[in-house]
Amino acid sequence: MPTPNDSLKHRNLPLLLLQARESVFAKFRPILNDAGVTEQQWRVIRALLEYGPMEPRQISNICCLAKPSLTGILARMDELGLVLRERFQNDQRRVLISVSDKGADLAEQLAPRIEATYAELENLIGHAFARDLYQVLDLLMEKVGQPAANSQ
Amino acid sequence: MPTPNDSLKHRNLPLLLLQARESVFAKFRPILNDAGVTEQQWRVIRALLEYGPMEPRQISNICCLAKPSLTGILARMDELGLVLRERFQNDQRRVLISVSDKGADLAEQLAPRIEATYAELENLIGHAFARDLYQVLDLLMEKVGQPAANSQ
DNA sequence: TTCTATTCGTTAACATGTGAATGTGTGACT
DNA sequence: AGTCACACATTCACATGTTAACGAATAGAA
Repeated sequence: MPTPNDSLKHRNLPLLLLQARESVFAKFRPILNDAGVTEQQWRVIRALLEYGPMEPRQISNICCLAKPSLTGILARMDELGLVLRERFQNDQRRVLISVSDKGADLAEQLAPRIEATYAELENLIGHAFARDLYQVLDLLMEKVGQPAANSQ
Repeated sequence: MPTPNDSLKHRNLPLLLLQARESVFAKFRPILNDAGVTEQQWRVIRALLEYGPMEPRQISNICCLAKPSLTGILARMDELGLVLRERFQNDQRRVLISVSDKGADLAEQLAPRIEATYAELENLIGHAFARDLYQVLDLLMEKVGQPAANSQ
């Protein structure tokens, strides 16, 4: 074992956030697995349902999905019939992504279990703490700023 | 566009945690890129420096790395000379992973920029809020519990 | 109009994530 | 000793993450 190294004095904050996310997401993963959708596909569906049709670059920013990843994800979701992709008439570079009926149906089917899991979580951590949690995370992102807005 | 679906009433908490992590990690990514280490490799090095030599399964739990991923990550880190892998004498199934001198040196080289980034972050969000943030995340994980401890 | 810089999405090459299945080593029971 | 169940890490097949490079489409300046 090499010489002890104490030059890193701060706790690993990105790891802490990752662990926190994992401890929460573990509650939801079985639901998505049962439905046969991946974590990323579900993120895209939820975002599109919340914000309406968007272009890949917007989805990329919101869902924390790098653009090259998104290319494949959207292609597969298109094949599965979960989303629709259509080129802009006036700008052939751009693409508009929207949820299909099938995608919306899927969300509606999963909603009860998802909502039940949120209820379970709020029961575990308490209503007040849940409110604080959201507030702390929002404030953190507001103060630290956007991740350069360039997910490739 | 399909019929509006309002059956999902809660904000996407896993996504919120992911976004928060990304907004923080964006500050560190350039440092790791310059050093030529991946995010996951760095996570492993930091964990080993903090906790000492460990078995893959422990690293998997701490670093939120699935065991199959870890197999490849550790193999590459071994080839790069960042870690050492040795089989237990009394149990040929088990492997003990430790940081090499080269790995420790790397950490020591990166430490100044890493620590400077933490200072920058604390300056952005304030000392009190930083303390609250860690506390909220710790409490969240304590109340929600471990992610089933089975990362495959 | 023509050249140029920029904006998109995509492709390429490699590393990692994920769930299921494999294989080998260990310990418990017979 | 022999069988059985279990614990580990690994392998497999496929989806995604990551950075750089690419190519087509558009906007702006010469």
